[in-house]
Order: sequence, then C-alpha cells, then structure tokens
Amino acid sequence: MAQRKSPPRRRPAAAPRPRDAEQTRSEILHAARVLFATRGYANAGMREIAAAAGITPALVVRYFGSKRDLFIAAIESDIGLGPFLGPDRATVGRHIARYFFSKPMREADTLSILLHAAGEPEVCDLATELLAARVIQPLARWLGPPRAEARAALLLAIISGTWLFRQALPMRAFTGGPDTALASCMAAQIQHVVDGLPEA
Amino acid sequence: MAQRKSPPRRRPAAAPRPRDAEQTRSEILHAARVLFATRGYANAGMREIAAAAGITPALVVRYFGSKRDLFIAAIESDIGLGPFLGPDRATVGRHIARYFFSKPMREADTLSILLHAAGEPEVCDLATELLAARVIQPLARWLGPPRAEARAALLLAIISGTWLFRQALPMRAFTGGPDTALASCMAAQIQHVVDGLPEA
DNA sequence: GCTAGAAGTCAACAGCCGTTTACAAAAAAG
DNA sequence: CTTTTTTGTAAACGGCTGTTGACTTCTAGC
Repeated sequence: MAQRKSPPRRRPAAAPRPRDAEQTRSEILHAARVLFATRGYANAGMREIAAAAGITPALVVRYFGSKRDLFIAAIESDIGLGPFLGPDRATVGRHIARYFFSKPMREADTLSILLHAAGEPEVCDLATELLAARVIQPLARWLGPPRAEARAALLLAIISGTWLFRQALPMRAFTGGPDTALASCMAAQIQHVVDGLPEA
Repeated sequence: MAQRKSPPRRRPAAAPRPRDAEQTRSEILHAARVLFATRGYANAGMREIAAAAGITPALVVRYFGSKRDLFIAAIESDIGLGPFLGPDRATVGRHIARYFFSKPMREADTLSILLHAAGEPEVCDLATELLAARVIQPLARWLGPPRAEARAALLLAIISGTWLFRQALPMRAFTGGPDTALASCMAAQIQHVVDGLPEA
C-alpha cells in the first residue's frame, strides 16, 4: 500500500539506518543509560539495549567490548551536583530540592544508574568508588568543617533516598512536583545540613 | 580413614540430613532473606539459595511454589521501625541512629530486601506497596501534623539512603559504628524532622 | 569502475536461569 | 510386615543471557 512501483527486492521497507558510527555509538550509550537507570544492571539485557538503539546486540559488543565496559562508559558522566556547589550557601537547599523534584522521573541520570548498582557483584565496586570520588569528596571539600565528610555522606543519603523512592520505588508520597510539602521539607533538611547541623 | 568397618555401600558419607520439614522450611527462608538482602532479587538464584540452605533447588519450589512466592514470604516480616514509635519523642533520633549503626552490616533485614527490589520488574510493586503500608503510614500517623506524610517520607529516605550506603554500596564514609560523626549527624537530622521541621 | 574497509545483520554458541518430572528413601499408618 | 505418605535427590526441560564468527551491504579512496 505504501510503495506502488519498483519491486522491493532488496529494500525490506524502511530506510536501512544511516551509517553514522558516531551517532550510533551515542544512541547505544543513551539507550544503555536509560535501561541501566530504570531496570538496573542485571535486568537490562544487551538485546533490550540494542533494540532501544535500533540495532543488533552484536553491534553493541563491537562498539563497547562487553556489557561491563558499556556500563563503565555509561557512568563516565558527571553526577550533576557540581553546579550547586557555588558561593551561594544560603539557598542551596532550595535549589537542590527544586532541581531533583523538577527532573522528569525515569530519566537516564547517573545517580539512578549508580544506585541500581547496589549489590550487583560485577559493578558494585565501580559504583561505590565513583560515588566516593565524584560526590562525597568534592561535597565534603565544599561543605568544610565541622565533620565535613559525615555531613557530605548524610547529604548524599538524603538525596539518594529521596531520588530512589521517586524513581525506582515510586510511592505516592514521593511522586509530586517541586511545590509539594515533601520538596520543601527536603529543602529545609538539606539546608540544615549545609548550615552546619547543630549537635543532637 | 574415617570409617573402618561396615562397608559404606548405602551411606555416601555424611548423615543424609534430618527429615524435619519445619526446620528445613525456615532454613530456606533464612537463606533466601540473606541472599535477597545482599545480592538483590535478580542476582539471588534458586540454586544459590538452595545450596545455602543445604538442599536441592527442587525442594525450594516444593516448599514455596516459585521464586516470586519465596520473595513474598521473605518480606512477610516486620520492618522494625515500630519499636521506636513510642511516647518518647525527644530522643527517638538518637535511638534510631544507634540502632541502625549498631546493626551488623550485611544482615538479612527486610529493609535491605525491599531496597534491593528497586527496578526489579517482578517485585518492585510489591516492595513499594509494602513500604507504603507498613512504614510510611504508621510513621505519618505517629508524627502527626504538620505535613505528616511528607515528614514520614523524608525520614524513610534518610534512613534508607544511609542504610543503602552502609549495606550495598559500602563507602568508607558510611562504614563506621554508632559512635561516629555520621551517626550523630544522622541522629540530629532525624530528630530535626521529628520535632516538626521549621520552614525553609 | 574497482577495491578495501567500515557499518551492520544473522545465526549460533556455551552457560545459567526457574521450573518440572521421575525416582529413592525414610517415616508413619494400617 | 506391608502400604502410604512425606521428605528429599537427580536429571532434564525450555528459555533467556552475553558473546562470537561468518556473512552482507554500504561507502570512501584510488
């Protein structure tokens, strides 16, 4: 019905994918990030990733070597907490909370990928080291004394916990937008840690 | 070398497991809880669970029906936040923090099992509903206004985030005991939420 | 136009998965 | 003692996994 003339002997139907290696590579990476973030390492299959990128699983291997190497490439991207670590310390809580509650859920962000790596025997150590080096350390340096590392760890725990329940265990209490009570509570909470956290 | 007389024709070596159905069942359940908590649903195999319980995978199926039913049985146990929700609101933060930082890591607790269910297509909904019904709701009822549900969600996020990094992504900053700076920071943080959390 | 190599597809591999079936042995019932 | 039921094992099933090698097909260089 679509094509009338020209017997389609060697053209199955659709255009057979433009041969652009660079774009294909980035499409694979994007598909991998989406699936690693939503389903986790074990549940994201190579065939599934390849299908999402519109290609064949063999090609994924040719571009990235193995599933583990693909995962490594997928987390070689910034976590995104850096932009908040500026000189303005008074409103950073509100900014971070607004950022995380405005993000569309089920997005392919690095934090989700890393959180999903928990307990995966193949990639757990990778994720742990990356979080320590790229999040905890810069955050602690930015926070400064007292108890910089503990406060940085606590901040990461708050953000990760909230994000985990928004993304992967989507309970009703976490699914709202940036103007909900939870978002403002989270903002206050983060600000409280940034401001120094008086003794309990 | 061990046995001298009596040709061991029909006794391979060790005693062939005492036939106690009730104990076998509870051993399977314990092994399943340990492996679900440490490796997650997808990475905990039936053969692995059976081996940890000292039996055959077929027997696991006979006792519990399927892997999913085994998981359901494994989370049919209290989360353990209930004991803290008593009349003493002034020190609950310290008590919860001390409890979680005193627990041995890699223990087979229900919270770890549920957090590991994030993104698992087969059991994610189950875990979400259970956390909402057994944690968020009683916690919100105990906290009371203002913004009870948001504060309950935030508390769950703080505890879950900290516990996740202690158990499954064991970074150095989280691996200490109950007398570390992080534990006292967490106690202060929890107490701050319990006390009402002033506006940001 | 011809050729070399890049880009992509296809089918198959070995290995693991949850589950099932068939069977052995111990205990209990008669 | 014989029979039945319970408790356990052994082996296999189909299906899915990551990965491989042989094979097309398009494109760039001479």
